[in-house]
Amino acid sequence: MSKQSHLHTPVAAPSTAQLIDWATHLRTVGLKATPARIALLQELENTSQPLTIQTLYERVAVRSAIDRVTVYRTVQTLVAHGLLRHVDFLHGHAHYELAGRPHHHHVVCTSCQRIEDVELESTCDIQMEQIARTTAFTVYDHRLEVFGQWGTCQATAA
Amino acid sequence: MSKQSHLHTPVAAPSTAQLIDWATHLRTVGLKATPARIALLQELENTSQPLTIQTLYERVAVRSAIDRVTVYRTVQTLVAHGLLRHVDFLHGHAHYELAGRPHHHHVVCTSCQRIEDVELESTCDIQMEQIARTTAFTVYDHRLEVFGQWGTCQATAA
DNA sequence: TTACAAATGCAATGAAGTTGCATGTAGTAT
DNA sequence: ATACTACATGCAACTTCATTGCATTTGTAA
Repeated sequence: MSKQSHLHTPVAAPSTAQLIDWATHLRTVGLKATPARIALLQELENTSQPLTIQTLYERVAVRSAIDRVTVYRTVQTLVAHGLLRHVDFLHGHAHYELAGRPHHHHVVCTSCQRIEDVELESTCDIQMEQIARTTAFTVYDHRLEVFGQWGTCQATAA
Repeated sequence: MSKQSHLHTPVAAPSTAQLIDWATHLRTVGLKATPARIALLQELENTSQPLTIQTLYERVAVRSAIDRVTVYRTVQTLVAHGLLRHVDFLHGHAHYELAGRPHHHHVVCTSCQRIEDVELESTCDIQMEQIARTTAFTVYDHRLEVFGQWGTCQATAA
């Protein structure tokens, strides 16, 4: 499930655990291990939801002092080096998640705005192949987002 | 292929044809038939690509005088009344397309940024059902975006 | 044709994201 | 341990995208 296979992590991790040695990982990809970078990576490690810049800023700022601009620049750097992945949704604002996870899709609740990951068996592949066949288009990647409501949200919204 | 099944449209329509009587259609949904609204709807009717506010503005402004703010407000109104649908992509800026088309997906070229529609047989339904089964989530809608390159773009980019 | 609600244009405002520059800090060499 | 250098950060100003308020114009129904 987690991608860093060289780490023997316990199966069910507490939500605030840091399973990955981000400092080392950053140096491995040629980046300095700064507090800002580590904080952002840890924050994203401890949630299964892709987060916006704003949310990342708010969550990290309560612990360590950090500037909003630094969040923008750090996220940019981490995306450029393949540590984060950029995704976005209907509301427009960019969201980011840890890269390197197994391929998955997003379930977006239209009530509570929460976004969660789901893993689907790859009927995807069938579709991708279909596109390649139908159009003169080479498929590199795809994104599937599903909109709806959680059971609890339906009850609330009713 | 075109969605307004009550109109017997010729199969291959010239790109600047206006197949739909938007003025009437607007009044039907309880909106005034203003030049701005008609112009935007016609513009979107004549392209198979979802467009940004900016692009819509530029294209309509060359014909009739229109304010950028009016484009924002008009698009908002048309979305609210179900005439347009809001979609967006990796680059962030909101795109809009005519609503009421048959369900389709988007092919996004990472070279030329062009976005086209594709219709896939609904292996989708299988996935949606799978989600509903796996999670406590009621699916209302979904969006699939495919990223890659056109044959011609690959040649150019190489 | 008249009257009224609604749409538009213009200007000002707000929010999201970027850039330039001075300062601070991680990593490296001494 | 210390000093050095390149790069990361904070701060302030700026650009771009989008929204709001208000006066004016326009579509539509009587």
